Amino acid sequence: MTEKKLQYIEEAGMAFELFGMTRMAGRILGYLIVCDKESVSFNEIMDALKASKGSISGTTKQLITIGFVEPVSLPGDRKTYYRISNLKVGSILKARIQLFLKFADVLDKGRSLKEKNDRVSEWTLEVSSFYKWFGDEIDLVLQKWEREKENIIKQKTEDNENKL
Amino acid sequence: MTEKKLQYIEEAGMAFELFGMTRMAGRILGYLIVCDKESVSFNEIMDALKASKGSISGTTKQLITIGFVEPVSLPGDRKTYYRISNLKVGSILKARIQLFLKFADVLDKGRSLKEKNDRVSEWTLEVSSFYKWFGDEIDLVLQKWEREKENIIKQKTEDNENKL
DNA sequence: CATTATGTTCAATATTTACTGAACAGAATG
DNA sequence: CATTCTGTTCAGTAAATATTGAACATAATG
Repeated sequence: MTEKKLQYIEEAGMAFELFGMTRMAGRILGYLIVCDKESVSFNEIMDALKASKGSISGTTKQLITIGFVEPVSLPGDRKTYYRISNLKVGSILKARIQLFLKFADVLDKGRSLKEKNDRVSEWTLEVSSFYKWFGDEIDLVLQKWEREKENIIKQKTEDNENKL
Repeated sequence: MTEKKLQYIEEAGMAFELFGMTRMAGRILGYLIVCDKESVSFNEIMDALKASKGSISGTTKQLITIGFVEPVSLPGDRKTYYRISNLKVGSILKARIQLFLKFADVLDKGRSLKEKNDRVSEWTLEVSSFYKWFGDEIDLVLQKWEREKENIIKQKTEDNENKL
């Protein structure tokens, strides 16, 4: 593993902390992204990240649960291997939107406890309504992405080539 | 403050932790939502939440910085009062989307460090492209909301009345 | 100018959370 | 069945973060 890649892995760790994930989870994802292997074993991860067995065990489980990583089994090999899963963009986004719906519920509950119908209750009503509406609207957005993505990605690839 | 409201304030504290905010920030917002006053003083917040001066001071500042709370000054009164600000739904959402753009950057950087063009680099390219596209697309979604919100909120209000 | 009111700052403490490492369990191998 | 390999569990520790509380700054009041 090159110095640059090791450095990237730490950056990924920090970045994923912003999403409420642990630094170790970010490191593992970062490693799986840059390692240039189809899949890697438990011990490879441990060695690459210089972390404890317990930490790798717990964190890979977490990553599998939320769907970013998937375990791979190979014939004639008792080890489990791990790789980045082909998680759909929609499902990553939708998981995040669940948080907004929770937020909307809290606002609604707050409004129901008020004795007055005032500026604040109008605000909580609008914000809550928006997030609930948005939760449905997102499906339309994702459909649009499916229609347009081929062109958008091709364009992006060409842009990168022009930069060289 | 009724028992139910005090309980709600704690719930709000927990809920806002899910957003990476502190529990105290959630409590303050919860209190401002249910207190049924136009604005409340520093000491009212302190007493209602039974928290320290330092904590209220620091947390109100945070909430003001991110725009959820605004300070209010009243004539003939040297105290500062605080209230929920009329933060636009769009700005709350857009702040969150910044995180996704950061996520996309990390994926791009990871791809640039790879020696192979493989399944993983295709995945990071697609996910990153999506979030960058989505960052622009969101403006269209917000425009649609502005056009439709009046009807949607009216509908929601009627639904609530029918439940009674 | 002394006193009171309002809030800020920051070092100390409490609390939460992540991580380690050693003991353990189960499954494959010889 | 003993041994090795692979991974899990969990108590203890380390590290990060939130909260307190006392000292301090500033501005208003008498």
